[in-house]
Amino acid sequence: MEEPDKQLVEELCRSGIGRGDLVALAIWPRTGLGMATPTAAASVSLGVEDPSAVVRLVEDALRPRWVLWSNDTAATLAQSGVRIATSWDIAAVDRLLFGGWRTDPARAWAHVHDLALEEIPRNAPADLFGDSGRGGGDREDPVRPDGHLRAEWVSGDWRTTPDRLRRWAELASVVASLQQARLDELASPPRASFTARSESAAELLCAEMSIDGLPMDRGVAEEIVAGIVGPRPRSDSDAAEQRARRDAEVLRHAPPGSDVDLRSPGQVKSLLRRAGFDVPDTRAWRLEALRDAHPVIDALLTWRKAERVATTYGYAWLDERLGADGRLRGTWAGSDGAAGRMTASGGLHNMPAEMRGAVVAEPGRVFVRADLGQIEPRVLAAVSRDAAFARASVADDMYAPVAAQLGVDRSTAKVAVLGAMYGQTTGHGAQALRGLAAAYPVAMTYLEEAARSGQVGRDLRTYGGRLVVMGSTNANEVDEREARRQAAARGRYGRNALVQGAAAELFKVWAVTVRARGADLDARIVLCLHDELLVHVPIEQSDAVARLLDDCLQEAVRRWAPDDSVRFVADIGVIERWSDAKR
DNA sequence: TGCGGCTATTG
DNA sequence: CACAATAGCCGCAG
Repeated sequence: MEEPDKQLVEELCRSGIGRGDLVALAIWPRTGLGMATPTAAASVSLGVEDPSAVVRLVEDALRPRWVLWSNDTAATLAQSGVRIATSWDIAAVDRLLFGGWRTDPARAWAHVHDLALEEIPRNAPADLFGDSGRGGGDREDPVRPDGHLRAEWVSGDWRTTPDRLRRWAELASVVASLQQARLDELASPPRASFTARSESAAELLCAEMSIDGLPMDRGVAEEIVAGIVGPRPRSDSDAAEQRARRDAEVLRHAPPGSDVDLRSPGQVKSLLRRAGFDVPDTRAWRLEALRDAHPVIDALLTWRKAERVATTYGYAWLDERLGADGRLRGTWAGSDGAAGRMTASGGLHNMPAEMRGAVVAEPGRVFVRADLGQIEPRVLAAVSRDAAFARASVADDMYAPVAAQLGVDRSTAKVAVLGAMYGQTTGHGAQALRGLAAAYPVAMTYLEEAARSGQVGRDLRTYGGRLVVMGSTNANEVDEREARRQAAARGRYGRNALVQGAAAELFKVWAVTVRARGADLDARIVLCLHDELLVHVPIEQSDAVARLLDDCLQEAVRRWAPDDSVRFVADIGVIERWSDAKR
């Protein structure tokens, strides 16, 4: 380690920075870094070849809470093998405070300074004339005279010297302080602040999962694909031939003389009409009922399954996503646009169940898998503070006591509870729905109020403080029927967002607790799936990690829930491949 | 070339 | 078949 780095740490120690204190960080690979401390009102810059190594040094010595503009920085660090314990992720907190899915430093800056979002400077091409730059003022100052951040600073083009990185870190610490103040203004200050920290840690986890990838055995994966679509095509013409053969297998059952593109829903519909079936659409669940009525239906449904694998989860997918190191990679995002669930690209969240057999732990390791049982109704009981519904959560299967209470069978009770949370108002569950309203009025009123907010376009906040932005209908552009339909859709959306969103918050608290407590056991979370965790661990640690997952759930619930009246349960098992899970 | 509609997969 | 997501292909508008 170079001498200036040690001096830096000593300097930070002298300024009184300790565990958990905010230290803003801006880095540029092979250039250097800037740090700024809001409490000590001090900042430093350092030109170094390997800025991540400096971060590691400070992390080991002081373990501050790193203020990052976004998880891009966490990704840069993780790429260098540096894993920081805690952070304040400005982008994540911006989404929490102001809703929505996409953000950037300019937007977060504008939000906390009450600047008009429409006036945020757009990213302009480089100024060929070398004048003072767009927006006027001094280009060395990232803040324009009009108060907005300069586009070239936001895009990163300009943050390429240690001095500028220091300035960028100073601005990050300003934004973090203003965000903290905004969180304190909310109705539930301690909780929103808590959410900000757990959402920030979730961003660190996402950066790590994006880089680490999911263990997958290429040989097994290719065998599974081959079993569905045949061997890997040797050429484009070979691929076209295979495709034509698959199509022909369906078309030979079709009425003669029809030249049908099976990939075109319209043409499939007319094909079915010629075969004697008049259907409003050709979705699988609808055709399932007709499977035995005509051989073309069965052939078509089989074709659809193979076509899915061929186009989305086939050889091209493996070539693009599965690295030579046997890791399947996608990009993880900490919160989606609706209620704040994690998302993953690259098929990690919607991989067909058949492919799970290829998700195999590496030699010397196993997976510890856990999923939360009935997380949404339990979360509803907690956030609505419905004592009667909370009592039902004592059962391993929450629907059993609910069914007994309503005097219906379990499946009816389940449909009714899900219907209440999703906004279903018609069908078989309607009668049981009225029973729910009588038995659990607190929870059902909570849902009704959320639905009403959505209907009138009033924004909502989840239990953890996330803003759920509700659109509104422009009455001039649509007729009354359409306006009613949109209001009803927003009602269902709002109703569900409070449950799904709070569930996502609890899930992330659980996940980041496992991340923190599991580090010493070399336990790595490799997949998060809304209520399920897959943890890759050394075999000898598997029992310890299995216990840890439950301990962490109880710890997460203690910290997240308003009280201890709602029970949360996890099904935990040690497995070698993902498909071994019973579920 | 971009976008809505349809279809599939997952929780 | 309600809530959420990602993703591919088709058909149509520009």
